[in-house]
Amino acid sequence: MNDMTIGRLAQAGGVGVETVRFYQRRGLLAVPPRNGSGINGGIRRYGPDETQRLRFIKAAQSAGFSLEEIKRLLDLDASADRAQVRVLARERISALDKRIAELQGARKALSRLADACSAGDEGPCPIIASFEAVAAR
Amino acid sequence: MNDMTIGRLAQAGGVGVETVRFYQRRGLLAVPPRNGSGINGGIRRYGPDETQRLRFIKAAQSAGFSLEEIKRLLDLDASADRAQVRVLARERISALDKRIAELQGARKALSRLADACSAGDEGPCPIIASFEAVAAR
DNA sequence: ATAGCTTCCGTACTGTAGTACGGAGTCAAG
DNA sequence: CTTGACTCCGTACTACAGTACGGAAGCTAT
Repeated sequence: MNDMTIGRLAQAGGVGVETVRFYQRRGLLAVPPRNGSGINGGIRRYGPDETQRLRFIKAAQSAGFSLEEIKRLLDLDASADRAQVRVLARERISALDKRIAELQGARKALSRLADACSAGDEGPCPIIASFEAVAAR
Repeated sequence: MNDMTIGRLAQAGGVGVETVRFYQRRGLLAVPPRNGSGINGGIRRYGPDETQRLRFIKAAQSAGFSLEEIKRLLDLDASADRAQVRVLARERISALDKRIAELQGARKALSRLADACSAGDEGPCPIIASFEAVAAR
């Protein structure tokens, strides 16, 4: 079951080996014991739990959580502090709503820009003037 | 007309003085001549064009353009290469559509998570399991 | 049993976007 | 005509999220 090397784990999670080690240093991923026969105890092995954790990290990142926040979430997964989880989730949902609205505004402005630049093929196309009014971040 | 100091320009653009200088180094903002009477030629003055440029930079950033891309856009504003502007705008629109879909997926997953953690106040709430299936980046 | 991938681990470097520091010069008000 | 805030500029530092390097050790196939 716990049969993967770090290389295969990284592959399964769609990240690089160095990224796995980086997450371990940051406390996002446990460092399993070495189980082997060498002088230093051999090679560390990983199982499906770690793969799932990697996938979770990617999902949480794409939702805009920083690695620090993801660490908090993972720690919360171990404890049973539902209230705190809800708080973090709702905070992020608000931030997402804001960001989504912002990106939609930007999309609209860019469409306008592309349209303005499509009308005719000669002369200047005032980028600065035609791409504005996006909500400040 | 060109009566602002760098401090007032920064204020008008909603950024810090150091950020203005940083943009100047990156070629996003021109460095106007010093016009004054000191041994080194006095202080540089800025006008409304620079303010607009700063606002443009912020808008483009919020649309996901990097400073390097913004520089290209600004250079394109000077030349009259409409075709190239359209290419960049459309590329960014695709990227925005992808990102917006991703954030909406993340939002949905987070809602599910918050709901799952609302049902009852005791016991564990499996964050890792309940927050997944967001499109990979 | 040895060649040749991998792993292990510490340390160092990368890119992006700023932010801070410090000394010299400039300017407006008192 | 000095004080104090602001400007100028180069250099250095920060945060974030990796990515790379290098030597010793481990594992596997021939």
